Formats: sequence, C-alpha cells, structure tokens
Amino acid sequence: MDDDDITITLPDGSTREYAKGVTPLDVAASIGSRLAKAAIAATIDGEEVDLDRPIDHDATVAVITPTTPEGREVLRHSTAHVLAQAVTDLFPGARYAIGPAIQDGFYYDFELPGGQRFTDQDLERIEARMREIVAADQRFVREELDRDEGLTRFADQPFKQEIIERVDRSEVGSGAVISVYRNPRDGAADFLDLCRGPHVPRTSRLGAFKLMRVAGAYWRGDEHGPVLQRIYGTAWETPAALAEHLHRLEEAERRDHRRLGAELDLFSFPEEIGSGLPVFHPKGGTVRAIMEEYSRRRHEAAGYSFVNTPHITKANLFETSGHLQWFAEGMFPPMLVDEGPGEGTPYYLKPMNCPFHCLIYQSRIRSYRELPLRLFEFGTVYRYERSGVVHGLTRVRGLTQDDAHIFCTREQMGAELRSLLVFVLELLRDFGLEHFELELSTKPPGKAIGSDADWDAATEELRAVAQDMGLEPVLDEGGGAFYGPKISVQARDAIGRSWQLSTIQLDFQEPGPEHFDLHYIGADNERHTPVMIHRALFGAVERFFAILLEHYAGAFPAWLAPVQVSVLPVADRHHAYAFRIADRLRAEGFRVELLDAHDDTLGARVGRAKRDKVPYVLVVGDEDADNGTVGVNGRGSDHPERGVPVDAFIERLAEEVAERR
RNA sequence: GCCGGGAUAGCUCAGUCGGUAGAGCAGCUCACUCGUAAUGAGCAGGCCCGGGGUUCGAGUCCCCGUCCCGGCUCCA
Repeated sequence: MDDDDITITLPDGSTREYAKGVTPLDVAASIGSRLAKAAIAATIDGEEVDLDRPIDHDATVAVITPTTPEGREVLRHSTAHVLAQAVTDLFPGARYAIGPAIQDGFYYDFELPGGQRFTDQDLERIEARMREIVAADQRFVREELDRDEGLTRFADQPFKQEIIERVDRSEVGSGAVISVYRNPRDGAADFLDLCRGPHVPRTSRLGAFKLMRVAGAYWRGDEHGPVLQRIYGTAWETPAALAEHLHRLEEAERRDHRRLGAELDLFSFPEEIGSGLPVFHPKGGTVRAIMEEYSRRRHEAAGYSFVNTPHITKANLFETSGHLQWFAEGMFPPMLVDEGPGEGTPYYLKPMNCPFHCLIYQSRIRSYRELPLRLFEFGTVYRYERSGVVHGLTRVRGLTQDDAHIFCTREQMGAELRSLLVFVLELLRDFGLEHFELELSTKPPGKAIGSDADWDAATEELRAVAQDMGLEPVLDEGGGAFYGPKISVQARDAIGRSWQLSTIQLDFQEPGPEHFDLHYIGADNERHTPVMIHRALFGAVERFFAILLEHYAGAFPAWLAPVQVSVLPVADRHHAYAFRIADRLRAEGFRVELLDAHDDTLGARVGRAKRDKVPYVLVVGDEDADNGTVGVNGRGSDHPERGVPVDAFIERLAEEVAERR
C-alpha cells in the first residue's frame, strides 16, 4: 500500500483505498455516476463539507443529496447566497446581514441605502435576477481567511464585520480562521459572502425556489438594535416539491380559523370593542357551549368542585400574589374607584385566576381529610398583550381558561399528577386530537425560588408520570416559571401542525402556598403547607376553539356542529312534512334548521347547507311524505341515500353524537 | 412595542391625473314549486375606518388615532 493512500469508509460500512487528496465527489463517482450526479455536498467524519474538499486522512465519507433534510438545508442556504447576490446587484450599496436556511426555506436580512424599502415588484425583479444567476451557472468557491483579511474583504459590510469580530472573540486562542464563499462571474466583481458552508458546487444545482414576502426584523433579534428588511423565500429539491409546499400553504390558509369564523358566522372582532376581544355569534356560541358543557361533565366526574370568581379585584390581591411585581406590564392598567379627595382605590382586571382560588382555599381552616381539593372554573382573564402579537382567537387580550387549582399534600402529589395527565390526554382525544408530545420545563437559572433539591424532586416526579404513560417528554431547559416546573402538552392537528394546549404547573412556593400562607392541619395535628397544581387543559377556550376549527377545517363532527341537520322540502307542498321531521329531531335533542322551498331551488339550498358544512342534509319529497322516510346526504358523500326511515336516521345520528364522531 | 402593508355596501373587491361611488355574492320583493353544490326579474343597500390639514374641490395628497394583515420581539 502506497504511503499516499488513504482508507475511506462508506456509509454501508465497506472500505476503499484512494489517493490522498481525493474529494467526496471523486469517491461518489467511483461508486456510481448516478450518486455523483445527485450529490450536492458531503460529510467527512460527520462534518458537512463541499464536494470538492480534499481528503487527506482515513475517514468516513458520505454524500448529501437534495432529497434529505441536510440536502434541503444546503439548497436553501445556497439559495440565500444567490438572493444576496441578486439584491446587491439590483440595489448598489445594499448591506447584507445573515441568511440562514429555515423550516421550508430561507431568509436574508438586508439594509438598503437611504432607507429604501423593498416592494412586491422588487421581489419579482430580485427573483428574476436570481434565475439569471442560476442560468449563469456560477461556481461556489470556498476560501479560508484570517480575521484581518476578512475584515478587509468586507470593508463595506458592517454586519459581516460584526460577525467576524464575534467569531474571533468566541474562538480566542484557536487561531481563528473564517471561511468565505465566492461566486466568480463574468464582467463583474465576484460576489463574496461570509459562510461556514457547505454549498452546492454551482448555482445551476439549486432546486426550485420562490421569494415569498418581505418583513422587518431586528439585527441579531435585538429589539433595540437596527431594524433590517428580511426577504423570505422557500426552496425545494424539485418543482413538484415546491408545488406541494405551496399547496400545503393554501390548505393552511383555507383552514385559517379567522376566515372560517367569518364564513361560518361563528365569531368576530368588532373594532368598537378593541383589539384581541372577540364576540361569539350564535353558531360559535353553540359550539363553545358544547365544549364547555362536555368539559364540565368530565371535571365533575373527575372530582372537581366548581367555583366562580370576579373579573376585577383590588390591587392588594395581586400584590400578595406577586403578579404586580412580576407581570404588571402584561396587565391592563388599573382603574381608580371611589375617587375623592384621596387617591382612590386601584382595581385591576385579573390576568390569572389562581389568587382567587387561593382565597377560597384560605376561607377556612383546611383538614388533610379534604385534600386533594380541586377547584375548577371557566375563568375569564384579561392580559395586555402587546399590540403586534394579537392574532385571531389564538392570541387575545380577553380569554377564558378552563382553569383549576389542585391543593394536595406532598404525598398525594404523584398520584394526582398521574391521574391528571391521563385526564388531559383523554379529554383531548375526545375532541378528536390524537398525536401528543410532552414538554418538560425545568428550573430557570437565577430566576427561581426554592432549593434545587425541591426542584429536582418535582421535575423528576413530572418526568416519571410522563414516562409511565409511554411518553418521553422533550426537555425545555430553564423554561419553567419562577415557582415551579411545568409539563405542557402539544397536540398535532389534521395537517401536522403542533399546538401547545395544556399546561400542568407545579407550585410548591409562590405565588400560591407561601405568599398566601396556605396550610392544612395534618393527621399529626400540625400545620402543613399544601402543594398547589395549576392546570388548564384546553389552555384557553378561545384558542382551543380556533385549533379545533382549523383541525376540522370547519367541518365539526356531529356532536360539536352548531347545526347538525338541515331539512329541505323538495317543494312547498312538502313543507308540513319537513316541519314535522325537524320538530321530531329537535325533540330528540338535535340542532336542526329547515330551509324551505319558497325562495330557492333545491340545488341552491343543498349547496348552502353543504357550504355551511352541516353534517346531514335531509331532502324530503313526495316519496318520503308517503313512506315516513328521508333522503340522507352525509357530509363528504356524493351519494344521497333515498328512503331512509326517520327512526333509522335518528338512531344513526344519536349513536354518532354519543360516540363523539 | 418595532418594521412594512392595509381599511370603499353584510362579504370579496374595482375605483384612472384630485372633479361628487361601482361589480359579484349575500339581503329584501315578486315570479318560479323544483329529488340533490348557485332559477329569473326587480329593489334596496355608502359618514369611502375616525379626527385634523392642504385644495375651488379629497375615497384619492399630508398628519394623528383606531382596527386588521405579514414579520420581529414577547407569550406569566
């Protein structure tokens, strides 16, 4: 064996000998021309590199192809470079900041001279320029520079300089070397960008891309730093994959709860009331009432007691709870009551229910015999969300939590958490959600009270409970509240999006037990501090409503649908029969509407009922009136069933509702 | 809160250069009485988001506010 030979291990474990200096592309080519053709980057001993990186030692080598997550990232990041080149071409003096690959695509942040703004027309021009760059088939050439040379090469790019300086600081003593990528081009200076890489070898190897939108973004995410203009794009390995992605976006838009809410007449946000303050219309109110009613029934069965508390309170209560100290900026400003010569008494809208529930606990001496005490309320709270973050029903300023606080002993805590988690998942499943992920948030360093030992024990308890249910929680290090760890439940909807719903928050410090001096008398006749568990299963009813609406794309299952059955007489002479059918169904407890034949053709009425996503449309005509039957049109079926006996239909619907299908 | 874009009939939207407001759908009325996704005709519908300014004249231009949209930041 020659001294200049090295041994390359392939992903399948086999090994081959190559001359020193061989590149991953050479290796791929020696295995198969198809593989070499597909490759856009490679890994050497797990490190992502360009295809032409020479290999000078024994190593494991694999190529990266565009259809893998790593491959898409290379494509997207390379596309971002081309975007930056196009922008600097079209906007002389533009400064470019950072341009990473993100989920589904990439972005690049820019600052234009003279405060110029990108317009939608600019996006089209930029995209056209990008296609020219792709057609020119420029190479991506990697170079390594030392710090000073980097600063010189990016003399007119302050953001790049700042990054270089930062890299230098963070790698002190390691002989900092920065890498840049150069796109050589005819008749113009090379385009240069600071970058770790790897990249596709040539611009012609990019996939299908599209610029999406422009938006403002802070330099390095710093609210007080300069605001840059961010151009978002999406990039995929093939035009088909891009089309599929765009289709998914359309699907998400079609399901947007704000759009469905208006179309189906469920809720609205009157400008007169204020931002983030929804009103529910009769149909939305019906769905919501059913959700709440079902939840109430389940809580009753699970041993909860129902309480009610006011929406406003004197400031004093939130001083005791610590909210005014910690979260005043998230609360609506106070109103002064009984103003006179004095300063008046400040009252606040409540941002949380727990202090009220603590007062109920505290209203008399508690015995260990009455624990666990579970206090439940649909509690409406008000939070002063910053104006830019309000969004439909998912981020509002007035919301109703399905909130409960469980007071129990340390000994009871484990069992209580265990049954609680079962309860949560069962309830969410009943509403049609099936895929869950748990997130465990631990002690926030420097911002928490209580001993590490207490925290560790409580955190471990939560983890054990999750694992008992076969769910491995994802760790959210330092994400807990200052008074205790929490476990949150994320659910995936019908199109795979993940939503955070339930939270279970342990509180063995404050603002619960110790601030309020909560205690109970134990079997030993001594005073003990209870553990308090904060928990909300829907999270907020409004938000959960929105998630269900999007999950079902507006087609609520029969048990939740605001109108379950539309009855349509074929002609006026069938009206009396249709009325009897509707009446009968109402008597059975169903929600029914009758669309009479006076104004519209049958086709028009069927269309209306279908667009309203009513689960069952019953058409009744001569045949039915004679035989006591109905014509049944199930939602989603193109084939009406004729001559179904009324009793049979009622039985079917009742079963469907009972099973919450 | 910050950056950008918006707000015209119940909804979706058009409205040219600053010259006195338009369509489709929905609504109402009438006709049609129909077996499965939009029957026809007619009528009505407007503080052009609110306030100020420029102008002979403002839906249109400028300023302030409200609300919405896309991001950023935030999300107990």
